[in-house]
Amino acid sequence: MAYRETEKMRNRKAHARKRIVECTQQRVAEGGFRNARVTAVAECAGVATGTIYRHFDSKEELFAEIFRIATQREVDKVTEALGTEGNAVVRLERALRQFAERALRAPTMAWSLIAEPVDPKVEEERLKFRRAYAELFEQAIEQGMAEGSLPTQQAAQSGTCLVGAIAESLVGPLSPSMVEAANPGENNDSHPLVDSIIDFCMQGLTGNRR
Amino acid sequence: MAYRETEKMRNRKAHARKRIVECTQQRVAEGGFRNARVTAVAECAGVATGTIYRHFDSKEELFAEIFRIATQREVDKVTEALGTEGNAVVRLERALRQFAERALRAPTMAWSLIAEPVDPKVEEERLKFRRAYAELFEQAIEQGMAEGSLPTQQAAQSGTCLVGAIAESLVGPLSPSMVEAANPGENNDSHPLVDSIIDFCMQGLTGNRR
DNA sequence: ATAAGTAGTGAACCACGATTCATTTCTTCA
DNA sequence: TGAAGAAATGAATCGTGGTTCACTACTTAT
Repeated sequence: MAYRETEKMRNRKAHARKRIVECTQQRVAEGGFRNARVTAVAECAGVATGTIYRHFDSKEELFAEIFRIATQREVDKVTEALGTEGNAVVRLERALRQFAERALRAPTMAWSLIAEPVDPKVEEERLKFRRAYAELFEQAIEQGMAEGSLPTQQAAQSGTCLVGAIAESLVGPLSPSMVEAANPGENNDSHPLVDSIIDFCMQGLTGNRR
Repeated sequence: MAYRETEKMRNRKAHARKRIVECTQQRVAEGGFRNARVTAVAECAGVATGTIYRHFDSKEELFAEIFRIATQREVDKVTEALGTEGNAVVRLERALRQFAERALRAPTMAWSLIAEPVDPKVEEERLKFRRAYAELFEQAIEQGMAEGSLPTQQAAQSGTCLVGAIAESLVGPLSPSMVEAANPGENNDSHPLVDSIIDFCMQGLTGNRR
């Protein structure tokens, strides 16, 4: 035997894989998954098309990985918001705001994660993604019920409803046509939209108008 | 001139068109839009593939029409529920229940309308469909505010949130994998799921726990 | 009956992008 | 240095299904 995989090679491969992942993310962020053709990703990453397939079994696998990564980022942010101090009610409010504002700040990526038509494997990841959110909310709601800051309710169901209410409210503003029409310089923070979504959600949870 | 379109011919064409529409609906109801290949529809309707194109410019147009028809049926049902007697609160509750229960009764069709990946033209119709629901709810909410049965709120935003909360809650149960796993004989009415969705929604609207 | 025109046909065509694989280039180690 | 194997290449291939269009069958009016 004359060749054995060495550290150098492992590094080089890992590096190439990383470049492929990054380029895919970039293209998705720019124009959604449909903008991330295998040939385009390869070119961007400076490798041949075939090379993609030395790192991923298929385009769907690659996309699923990108989806997981982007998703994890978002879920982490919400987890973080739910981990701040205060009672469950204020923490949930922070989390909902985090969710909505981050989406509006990176609308194309958010649209891809929430609403872009995708292949089955990726759709599976999307369902997991949404369930992950719903479960995070569910936990916080249960804490709220335990500490008495939230009335008795079906925590799982309420969590799902929160995800749906926000996602639905964002689908319009996030859709490519809307994004394209938006002035890129405009301030997307403290969007009045976000406040009224949150009003509905918090009332759904607490029963208290604010 | 020797040939002029006559009543008989117009009838025959209308009839063929209707058969095409019906077959498409049937196939969509059975397995979603991806189950309605042009060739399959043609065969089912007893015409040649090419004939489809004498009635519709493209598959997308055909699908968009099917989508519109199915959608109109649903919207009509909700409109009907909102038109019954009682104050806005009870009428909204009836409407939400109608929405959810009909979806659970025809899960594949509901999934196609709500969540199946579709082509852009059809996606456009879907956005209209969702907006139509949101607007119906919005109107009822405004009536509720006027008559004092609902507190002041952003009616449009609340309407959108209602649509999202229900749709999201249904996506899981409606997804093909779930539907396939469900016992076809089981009773989908008075689903406990529906009650807890409605609890959340009604509280979001009224602020009153029931 | 026949001319003029429309409806219907379906096999061939095409667009599109994912995937493959024979070939080339590079890496390792004796 | 060179033999053995791995990695990289990218043009060619393939699969899928929508769409076309030259042709046939039918309808109408004279």
